[in-house]
Amino acid sequence: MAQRDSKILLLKNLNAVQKQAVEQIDGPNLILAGAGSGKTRVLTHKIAYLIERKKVKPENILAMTFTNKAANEMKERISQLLKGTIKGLWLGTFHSICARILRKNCEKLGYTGNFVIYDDSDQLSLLKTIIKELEIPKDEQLKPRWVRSKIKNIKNSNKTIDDYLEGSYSFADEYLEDIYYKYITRLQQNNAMDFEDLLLKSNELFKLFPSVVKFYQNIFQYILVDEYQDTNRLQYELIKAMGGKRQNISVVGDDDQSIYRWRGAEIRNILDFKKDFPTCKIFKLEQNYRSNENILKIAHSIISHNINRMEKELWTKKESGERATLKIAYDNFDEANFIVQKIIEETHNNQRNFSDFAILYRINAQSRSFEEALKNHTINYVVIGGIRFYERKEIKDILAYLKILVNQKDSVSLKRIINYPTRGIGEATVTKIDKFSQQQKITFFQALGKIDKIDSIPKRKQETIFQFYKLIQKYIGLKGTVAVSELITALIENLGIFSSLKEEGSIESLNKIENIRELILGINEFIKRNPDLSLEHYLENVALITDVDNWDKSANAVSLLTLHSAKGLEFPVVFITGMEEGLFPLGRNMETDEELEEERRLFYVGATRAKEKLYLSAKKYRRMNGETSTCTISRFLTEIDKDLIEVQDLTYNQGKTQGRQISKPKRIYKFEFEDNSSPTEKLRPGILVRHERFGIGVVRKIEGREENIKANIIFEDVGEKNIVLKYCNLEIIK
DNA sequence: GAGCGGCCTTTTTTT
DNA sequence: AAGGCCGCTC
Repeated sequence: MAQRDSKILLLKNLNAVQKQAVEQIDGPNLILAGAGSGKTRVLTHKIAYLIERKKVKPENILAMTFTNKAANEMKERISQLLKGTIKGLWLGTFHSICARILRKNCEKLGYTGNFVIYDDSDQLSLLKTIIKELEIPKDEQLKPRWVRSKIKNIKNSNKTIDDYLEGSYSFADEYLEDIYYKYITRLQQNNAMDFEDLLLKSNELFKLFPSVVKFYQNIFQYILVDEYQDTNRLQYELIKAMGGKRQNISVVGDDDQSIYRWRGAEIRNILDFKKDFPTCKIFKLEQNYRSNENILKIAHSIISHNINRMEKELWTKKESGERATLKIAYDNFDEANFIVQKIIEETHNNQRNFSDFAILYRINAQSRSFEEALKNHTINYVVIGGIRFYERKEIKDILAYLKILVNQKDSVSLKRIINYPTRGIGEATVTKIDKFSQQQKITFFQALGKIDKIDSIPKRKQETIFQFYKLIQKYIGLKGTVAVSELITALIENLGIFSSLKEEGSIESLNKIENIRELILGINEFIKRNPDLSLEHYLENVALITDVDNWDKSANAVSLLTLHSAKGLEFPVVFITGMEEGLFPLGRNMETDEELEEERRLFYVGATRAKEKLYLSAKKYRRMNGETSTCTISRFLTEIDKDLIEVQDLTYNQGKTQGRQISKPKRIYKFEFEDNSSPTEKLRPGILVRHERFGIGVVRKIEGREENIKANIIFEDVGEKNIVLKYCNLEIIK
């Protein structure tokens, strides 16, 4: 009886194709799932089906996703289906699954289980040190960021540096090789892995140790992969290796939603799945349950122009819906005001909540003008992503202390905090210690313990450094005996972080205090929820988590996020903004077909996040550096079926430009107000002002109080800078 | 010489 | 918001 119930429950909410896809459990299978076609539903039902109907043990199932959010959602939905939490299921992001495997096995590769994970900024600071040490001539190309992206490419494609540089002997490449070798050695010395290493080292582990790979092949009887179109070479190889002889691999994906090529995703993985796994079965999910017909048609009329794609067209039983609106805006403020107006209109006319809206853009920095406009109209909003919590300076500083307590070899974190709070130890001193530690073949931390042997550092400074060393030693000792929450509270107290921030008294420093408090709460929460896990697990969790993962759906607020973060979410009304700017936000032309293709996919993904209504906006077609840029919007207009959208262009008048053409460069003028009229009341950021000579500008930032107020105002360039003015010279427009 | 603070410029997208 | 650069101070 119980079995019949669960059978009904498990399969009754599926359509015919979904059902087939769920029931096909053996061998490789590819589930092509268009946006909103029930991808997660199939995955979760399949896992539930395996456990409930096929009596597969949860610990024999591996499901890998791209985000923690997707993983959590799946976890939740599976336990709903099976009426109870499932223990032992391997469900997580590629990176977290790999981290788990590596924690257990990394000693075989010369690491210890307490290794730390370096994020992008840690990577960057390590590369800076290396570039400096190698005394590399200053070169446009050999900037740390350039090197980092090269290294990421090499690792993600699972190539050796030799393969990568084959046949290329440019000036920069020769140095790149030196940097690369030093970088990977240094990572290992620091007992640290970067994001790519999590995948790369797991793969290495499987290649080098047949017994290990056999062990995991035995465990992972069934493998499920989400967002397969965004896997890179390494992930592809991992999946293949883990699948072993059985090859019970179900991958779910949609080539039309591949938007991560820039970080190594290879669309060939999904396009060539049939070649890689000749016995595979293919299921196509084309019924869309999310959007109305009009939105699907818009998305399709764009994506169908792509060259490398499997033909498919989504359909829906829903009504056709309203036409989308394309607003050509005059500038940022016009664009933002249009959106605010529409939100107000929709909330009044259609009784929508603020949480029904999402504003999507390409880059996080674009959120500013929307934030200002929403703030001015007292509309609640949340920015998702952007400056991520764990990437804030004050948070990273505290985390660096914790990392050192866990892993003393981590010289990147150690250098970060050796002068935080300021102890008078600058770059020059750090370099001296670095040299010494390399001569002596000891770690940076060990060198601090022998600081009296470095003669070139004055005695007083040696004493300061030794105090720092003893401080760290003390907390390493405490770590084993005291609860983590007490440890961190004591540490922060000891460092006097709160008191010095309080002394500063600025809004920023108060914010920082709040953030650190939140961090402490978060740590305590984590420890409470996972009593058997330690500090290093917390740090791993922090390194792999993102803001979208913490996104709170219940708050009644407009969501602001990038198109990339919007993946997998859905909203009744979606605004896609900044469309004129193309793949490169600075208005550069899209140079290759590939770039254009990826741009279309982004738009498609953005469009299909909308359930009911879609608004598009673009700023006025403009000139950059004297040259005309190729705009996404003009391409868009040539490709889209005109019946599907309503174009609103109030900036054009009979084909001619009305008003001024906005040209680069703009310049920010700093005004200092000398009177005591306290203009901050009216002069808030986002307010438009008119100046008799400079024309119309917008306030970007206000600083200071009562006397000596400074305001940053953006005007077009009129050739002067930093002008001191009286408040009365500005007329406030709104 | 070293460190520090202020000012200016620049910012793709994410695990 | 944060890194780079410059000038000021100990």
